[in-house]
Amino acid sequence: MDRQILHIDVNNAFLSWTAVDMLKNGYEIDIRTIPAIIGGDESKRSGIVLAKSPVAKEFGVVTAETIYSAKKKCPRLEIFPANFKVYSYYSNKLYNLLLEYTEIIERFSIDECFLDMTNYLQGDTLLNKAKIISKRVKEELGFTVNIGVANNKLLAKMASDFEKPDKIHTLFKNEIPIKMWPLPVGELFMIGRKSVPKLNNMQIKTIGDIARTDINVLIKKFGKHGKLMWEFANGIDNSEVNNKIEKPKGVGNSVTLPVDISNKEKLSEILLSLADYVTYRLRKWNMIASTVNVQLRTKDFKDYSHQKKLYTATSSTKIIYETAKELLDEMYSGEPIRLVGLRVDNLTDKEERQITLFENEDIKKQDKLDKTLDELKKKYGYQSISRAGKMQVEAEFGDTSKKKLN
DNA sequence: TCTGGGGTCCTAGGACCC
DNA sequence: TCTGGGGTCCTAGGACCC
Repeated sequence: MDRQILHIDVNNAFLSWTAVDMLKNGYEIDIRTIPAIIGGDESKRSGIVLAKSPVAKEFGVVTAETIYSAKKKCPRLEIFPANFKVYSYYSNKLYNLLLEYTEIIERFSIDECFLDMTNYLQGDTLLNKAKIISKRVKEELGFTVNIGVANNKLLAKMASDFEKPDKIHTLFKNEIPIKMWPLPVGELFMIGRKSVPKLNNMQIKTIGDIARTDINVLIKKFGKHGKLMWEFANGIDNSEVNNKIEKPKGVGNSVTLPVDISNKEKLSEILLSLADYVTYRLRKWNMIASTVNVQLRTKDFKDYSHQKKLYTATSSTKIIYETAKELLDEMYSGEPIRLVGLRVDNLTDKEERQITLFENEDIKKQDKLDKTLDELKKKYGYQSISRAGKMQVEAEFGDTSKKKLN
């Protein structure tokens, strides 16, 4: 029997949720009705468009472009900052509403869910369930969604991406040739910026062209990814709606610096504050990591990274920071750096750690210190506990960004 | 002109072992 | 003088997603 799948996608999520939240707090204008975006901070060199209002879209503003370029297209553009607390609040509201319709929900991202309705239709049709959900979200939560209606996740996702906003689209097997095949290849899920020109060079322009291409030709050119492209173009996807909360496979943080930095001691200080936060998040999952990875981005956007496997998995700030510093030492040759990142991979649950020869008194002491600091962070918020180095770096950057604003 | 931050998965090459 | 091949682990980099 066919599975019955819905994909729910919040329209302009960050901007819609901000609008709803502002209205709730007495703000008189609905920012969905004016040229507006949610964006980063240009003075901190993170000035890109995260979400846009329909009016801004009419001016040609696109997601992920620079605010500078967006303002050129639309001088009256109003810019609002991102607020992830608000997003997570409305994301949970949506999730709780959807739970009334099925237990099998996969939270694909903060603003997207897959629902497996196969055993939850109660005599109704899948399309009708979508209509009920759409209406309830709009009336009760105050924002709109697109819903894709199909027999697998891929087709439901493709369908929800058709005409927006506030629309429901079906994409059943017999509709694939009419609704999906005429679209350009870049519209297919998992075909990104780099694959489009490669496909076009092979005279493959539409999703239908992919579907009609010999799968072996695609595999030869793209490897496993080629197989996936062919299957998706033909509407084939047997993956399950996964409603389990997955433990992370890695945890990382990175910062774009307000100014380029060429001083290794300063870069180390940044690594310390990143190590502090990354390991804090790691310990919150009660996990330990055995790979440490440092990423640098130069001022001309060249990325490089070095990583190191540890003998013993750990969540210790000290050990991870020291490893990160070693990696910085071996990879850094003095060029101006725009971004610094630190991530840990190969995570395992802390309980599974083997007691090794290295599990000595010193490590236990460090563990205890980390734990004590975590308790304080939990109690007073992350910002309250900060290392001297981190504060020093922030103080300096604070000055530079202020200078830029004046 | 300026270009975020958080992830997952894959590939290719080298080291090392049997 | 010429020189196997299979397997695993590690590293660096890249593609893709939201």
